[in-house]
Amino acid sequence: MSTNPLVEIRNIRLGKAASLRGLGLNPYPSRCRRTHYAKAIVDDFAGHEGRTVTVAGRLMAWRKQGALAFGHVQDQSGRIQLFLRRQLVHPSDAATQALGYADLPLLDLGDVIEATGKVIKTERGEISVLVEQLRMLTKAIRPLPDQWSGLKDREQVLRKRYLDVILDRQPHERFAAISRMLAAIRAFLDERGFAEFPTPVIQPQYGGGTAKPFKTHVNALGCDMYLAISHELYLKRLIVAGFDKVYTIGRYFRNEGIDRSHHPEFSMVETMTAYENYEYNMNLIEDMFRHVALQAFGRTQFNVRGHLIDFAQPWRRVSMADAVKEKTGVDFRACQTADEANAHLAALGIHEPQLSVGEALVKAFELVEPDLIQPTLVFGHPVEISPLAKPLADDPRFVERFEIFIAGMECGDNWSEQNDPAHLLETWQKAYRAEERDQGKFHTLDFDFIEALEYGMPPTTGIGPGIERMAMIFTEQENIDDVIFFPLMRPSVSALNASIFGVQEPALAPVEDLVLSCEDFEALCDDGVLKPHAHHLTVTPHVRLWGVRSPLGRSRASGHVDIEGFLPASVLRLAGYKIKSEEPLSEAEEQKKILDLLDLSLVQFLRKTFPECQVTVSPATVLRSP
RNA sequence: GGGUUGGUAGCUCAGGGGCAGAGCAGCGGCCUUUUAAGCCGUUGGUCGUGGGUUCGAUCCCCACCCAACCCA
Repeated sequence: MSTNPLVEIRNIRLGKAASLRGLGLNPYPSRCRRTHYAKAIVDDFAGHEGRTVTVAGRLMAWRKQGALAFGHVQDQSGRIQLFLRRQLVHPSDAATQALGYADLPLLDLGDVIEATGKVIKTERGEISVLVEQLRMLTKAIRPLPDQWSGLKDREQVLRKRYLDVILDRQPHERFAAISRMLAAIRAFLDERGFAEFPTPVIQPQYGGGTAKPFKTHVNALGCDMYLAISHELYLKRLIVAGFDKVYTIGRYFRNEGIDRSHHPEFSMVETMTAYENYEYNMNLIEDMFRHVALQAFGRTQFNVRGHLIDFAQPWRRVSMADAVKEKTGVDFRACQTADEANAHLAALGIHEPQLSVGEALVKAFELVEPDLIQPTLVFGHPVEISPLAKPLADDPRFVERFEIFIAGMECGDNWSEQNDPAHLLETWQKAYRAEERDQGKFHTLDFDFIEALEYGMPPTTGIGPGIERMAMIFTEQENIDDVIFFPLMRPSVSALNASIFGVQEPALAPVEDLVLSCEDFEALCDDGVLKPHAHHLTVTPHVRLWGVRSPLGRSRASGHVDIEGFLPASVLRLAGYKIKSEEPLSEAEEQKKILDLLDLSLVQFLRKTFPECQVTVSPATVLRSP
């Protein structure tokens, strides 16, 4: 059965692990005695020459040549060459766990090993460890992909990022840099007196923004809750509590689209600062980007989508109305009614009438966004879209809020927080009604938060730059999947792994199949609960003929029907067709009978209920039971 | 949501209506300074899934699945 090459390799390697155990060597020990990282030795040969070191890492290259062998171990810092001479390497020994030269065939590329020896240079001049003792730290039983070509299949790169990172230094560097970036953000805020607090991801209300949430259920409390779409209402409670400068690096979940700059799960560093207004944050965010650029990346200039962005330069600050006026010539501040504003929009080629002047301005602003290449702070958002922000003193139609744009991307949102509880309640109630019409996009009324505000929240301002957007800019990536180590993907189990691990029905395993009776199915379709996923439905009947006749001598058949295309990546199964026949029937007759029945009921039902779908019937599969 | 491209060995890819191909990796040898080592030998396949056309389909047709890219 195991003719598959991977299965074969895996079995051979499992056999090698067993052989190691046979020699008294543990293929998975817990202790390692590393004294040096590869890079430290390679960067300072003079300081290490002739000294005994122990390096450890993954074996990435192996060139055996009779009584000599060369290899490379790769650790977090880089690679170093191992040089083995037959007579120098200690023989296999259970006491020291040493792997001797004679047993080197038990070693494979991809194994994690430890090597002890003196630092030398080979005849060709490569800094190496002349190995005296070799130990297996982890036997790899699956082979690495071809190292020369690397992992090319984009899907594999995303699903098995660890392989891409093992094989390619570039993504390794990139993700290390993103980690440094987070550390730099924390250091920056800590230095300025901010305190980091964790805030809940599972929230009873999804306040703090308008977005479609993920819903979940808390068994212990017996109620539905939501994954955070924002953390700011919790940060504000911290301000109420008396902490003046707080932040969280929070996980955010939005059940909306996925594209190269949006991911359902993302991160933001969100701050709240009491006794300051939004102007404080304009300076804070500029300083933060400059600090992070220098601290984590050591430079201020970055090439983003073909544009040179320089964080050493002061950022441009422009009001939203001015930015729109500059681009289109239209001054939405002069508009008195929504109709007037919508007329301007139509003249700009936007034929989506908005409910208010403010929303029309925001719509028109979408035309401006792609032009905002150098870091720009756009302030003065319409009050209609800013239910949590404080109005501007000189024009209450707009609020003390700004957004950050870099390379045409929105990179953060900030405002002076509305802390007048009565005003906020009124705004929310208004917004709630307005947006209820707008399916799936309304702001919940969080009375618990209003209550907190009623105790008094000092004047406060917050910023929320997105971590992934920042990472994309600083690592010069155009695709969000390249700055998220584990991007969200539809689950998949390969047929091969399914057979190795013994998973049943691999392609469908992660998705729950649905089994319904015909009556339930038709009722659910009639009620509009069930709708086809695809425009093409394939109906496959399965008939089971029973060899045993009923006491009355009737032949018996039962069946079920699979419908492909109804559920995404899964099959809908309708169970419970029973056919009894007065006369003994041949198989062909049974088959025809059940197909006729199908045609009369199910297929006609599908065609009638979903006229937009094409329904095809596959030949029935027939199973005989004794 | 629309369009385009792709899915063939563990990895990277070629092929094309009639025995399924290469390189790397693997396995067995040879080899005392290698650098993608070399040389000799050798194993390995659900050609994404299902259906159709056909004497015959991995190839042609249809649908579906997965992914990428572009557009909205």
